[in-house]
Order: sequence, then structure tokens, then C-alpha cells
Amino acid sequence: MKYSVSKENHLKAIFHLQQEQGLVTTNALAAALRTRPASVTDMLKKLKEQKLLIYERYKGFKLNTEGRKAAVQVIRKHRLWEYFLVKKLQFGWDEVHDIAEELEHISSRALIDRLDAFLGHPETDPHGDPIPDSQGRLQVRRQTCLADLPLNKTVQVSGVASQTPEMMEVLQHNHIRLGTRLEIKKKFPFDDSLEIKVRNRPPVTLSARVAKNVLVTYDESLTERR
Amino acid sequence: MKYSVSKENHLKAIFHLQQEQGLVTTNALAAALRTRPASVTDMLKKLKEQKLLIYERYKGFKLNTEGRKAAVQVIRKHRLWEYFLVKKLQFGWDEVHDIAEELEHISSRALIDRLDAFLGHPETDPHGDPIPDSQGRLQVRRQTCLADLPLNKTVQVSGVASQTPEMMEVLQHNHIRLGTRLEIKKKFPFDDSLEIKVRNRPPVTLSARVAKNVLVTYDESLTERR
DNA sequence: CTTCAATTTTAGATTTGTCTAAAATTAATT
DNA sequence: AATTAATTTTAGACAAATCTAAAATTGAAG
Ligand SMILES: [Mn+2]
Ligand SMILES: [Mn+2]
Ligand SMILES: [Mn+2]
Ligand SMILES: [Mn+2]
Repeated sequence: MKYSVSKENHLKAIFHLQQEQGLVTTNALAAALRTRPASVTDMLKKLKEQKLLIYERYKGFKLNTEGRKAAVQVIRKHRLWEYFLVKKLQFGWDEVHDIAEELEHISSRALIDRLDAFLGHPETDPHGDPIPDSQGRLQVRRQTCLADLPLNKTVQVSGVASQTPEMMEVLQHNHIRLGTRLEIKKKFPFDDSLEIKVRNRPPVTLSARVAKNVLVTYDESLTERR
Repeated sequence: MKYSVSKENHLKAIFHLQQEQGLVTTNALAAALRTRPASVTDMLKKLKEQKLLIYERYKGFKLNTEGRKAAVQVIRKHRLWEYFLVKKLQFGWDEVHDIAEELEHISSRALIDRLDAFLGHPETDPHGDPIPDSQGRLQVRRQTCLADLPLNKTVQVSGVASQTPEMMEVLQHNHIRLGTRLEIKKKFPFDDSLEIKVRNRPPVTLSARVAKNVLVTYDESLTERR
């Protein structure tokens, strides 16, 4: 049940890619891992051999149950370490990804469970992504970008796709942060800009460009609240 | 300035071995790393190539200044992580070595400096070994085993060589822990057993076997105190 | 000073993960 | 349907880290 660093990186990347599309392609995975398609094919054979992957050559691939379990464990570790780095070591949320990319491969199960307890069993990482629990259950919350949302649905900001300083400046200025609750009040088809409303604030307008990069989640419990 | 996991493990092991003897031998290093002499020779060539090592074939080897610096950084990381595991995650001091053996290879300098600050710049790890500071300065304290000590010298328990449950039981029973201050009151040449005295306690006798496995340090400040 | 044993190094293989360049397959266009 | 383009896989190579077995060197004993 212990996989190499490279295998864990592949499993995790496949997991994320197959969330979007059902099947993952060789090129997409190579791009995500900044490696070459030929290298991906090599690895796919090994992962299939180890029965972590459903794969027929030229046909695309996806994780099977075993592979998904392994991937979720890596994601759990990644996100718990990110939380630790931000909440305990005072790193900024934009500084922790690369470090967590290394820490996620530390193998001790006891370590990660104790870290989880030490942190108070956090539910989401510093980017708003849910942290799988110790049984590997990953909270499925619908996540889309703000641009694809209907009017008057209350949602929670859960992430930012492009985290450039310029983008962050816009959000800062409009008092939008992780966890902020907001709803769309009006859409302007002319330029696909939106007017949104944050509680206790005047409405503001966001460009289509910005809206595409703001990721939001809607728990059922949040939208159907009464 | 970044070395592979295997190279870091070699550097660290050489560092520890050359503390005892000036020059390290191929066989000794192979034993310490649980690998083969031929593998050690292979690695020695690479480390010499990278100018971390003084090495002439068949002649033994030792780290040069660069190599020592690299080794000390690994040791710093190892001991800080051990401290974290024990003090923050509630691991026992006998459970943390293997986990730290992995964590010591995480490369981020910022991470280790922040971890150090988060822990309050501890001076020694859970086994009583000194933690190098961020400049790589390693406190040199004379360390020997209790068996090799003169009478009436006050010393501090800094480590236990053989940490078997049986050994720990003896120490527990005699109220000897890390940091305990004690001195030898009498030596019995018949069986090389010792009578020692811990402050506020009646004297107790330790066998030569036990005395050999109790490591103690004597800071100059401690023995010459006035 | 030889001879033998222990230590150390070399020679040659193996495993894992990666790459480039070329071939195979699939998808898209005329 | 035939050609072209894109994608994917194979073939072959390479670097890093390890191993076994054999050769070289050193050191100890006789
Ligand atoms: Mn990673
Ligand atoms: Mn994250
Ligand atoms: Mn290690
Ligand atoms: Mn230690």
C-alpha cells in the first residue's frame, strides 16, 4: 500500500483531472505533471499492472476504487499539511503549495492522523478545498466558477483559479475572501459582467474575466436553508 | 545545494561516524546505512565528485567543510521534527525516529526556520541531542557513557544508547530520565557496577551493562558551577 | 618476507523513472 | 474516402541508486 513519490503524484493528478472529464487523456496528464506523454504512458502501464487504473491503450484512463483510495490519501495529506503551514507556521496561503507537494509523500499513517487531531480536524484547506477524513471520505460539494451560476443562489467562495497578484488585488478590493458568502443579483449579457451582493455591503460589479476565476461551492444545506 | 535523499543519508551517517573515529571506513558506513560496501564505494565517488568528501581509495574518508555543513542541516531538520512530533503531536520519544528519517529530507529552508520558531528554538531533541541553530552551529558538549566517568562529576543524562523496553524499565524504576542530573559516588571493580546519586533521592546501584548505555553530557558551565 | 584473511574497489546487472525520436493509431478535413 | 493532423505508444537510451561476484589492495600472522 506504499507507492513511490512519482506514482503518488500521478494518482493525485489523475484524480483531479477525472473530476472534470470522466476519462483522462495522456496529454492532459503530461501537461498537469509537467512531464512528457511518453513518460505518462510508461507510468500508466505500471499503475495498471498494480491494479490502480482502468486503462486500454489509445482509449484514455481513470482510477479504479483502489487508485481512488490511494489518491484521496495523498490529497488528505497535502491539504492537512497546507492547513498546518498556514495556521501554525504563519505561511501565506499562496506560499504553501510547493512545500505540501513534498510533505504529502511522508508515509506514516500515525503521523497524519495525529496531525489531523492536533489541527482540530479541519474541514477545508487554506484554499477552501475540502480535506478528506481519516476514512477517506471526501465531502462532495458542487463547485463551479461564479460565471456559471444562476441568479440569487447563495454560494460560498471556495477558491481562486488564477491566483496572480493582479487577481488577488481585485478580490481584496471588493472584500471577497475565502468563505465569503455572496449571490448574483444581475447579469449583463453585453459583456457578461455580473453584479453581486455580499451581506452588509453595497453591490459590486465583477468582469466576466474575474467571475471565471472565482470558484464557489454550494452545499445543499446552504442554499436550502430556512 | 540540494542533495538526494540517499546522499543526505550518507552525509549524515558519515558525520556521526567521524565524530568517534577521525576517518570512516567503507564497511562501517555500509553497516550504519544497512547497505553494501560496494554501494558505499559508488556513493563515495559521487560525493567526492561533488566536493563534499575527502576520499582516497582504500584510505578511508571524511567530510570536508561543505559536507559537514550539509550534514548538519540534515541533522537540524531531523531533530527539530523529532521535537515537533513529541511536543506537539504527542508521540513517544521512542516512536519518532523513523518518521523524522523521512521528514529530514523536506527541502524548504523557510519551512524549517519557521518550524524552529514555532517550537520556540529548542536546544535539544527528545533524545537529549543538541539541535544545530539556523547558522548550523552545533553545540559541542562532551558526551560519554556513564561507565567511563570519574567519581563525583555532576553530569546530565542526555541519551540512551540501547532503547529497548527492558532498558527503559530499569531507568524508569530508578527515576532516571532525560535531563536528570546525577553523579557517581562509588565504583565496584568486582563487577564494574556503580553507585550513583540523584538529587533528593537515595543512592542506587547500576550494573555495568546499564551504565554503558546511559549517555551523559557535561557542559563546562554545569561541572564548574559555583 | 610470504601467505592468508579482511577490506575495499571494480565490473557488470538490475530497477525505477525519465527522455527523444520514430512508429502506430485515432480524429479531423478536405 | 483519402489525406493530413493530432494523439498516443513503442523503441531505445540514459541517469541514479542499488546489488552480486570477482578482482585488487591492505594488513596481520606465521
Ligand atoms: Mn507531490
Ligand atoms: Mn490546497
Ligand atoms: Mn533519512
Ligand atoms: Mn534524536
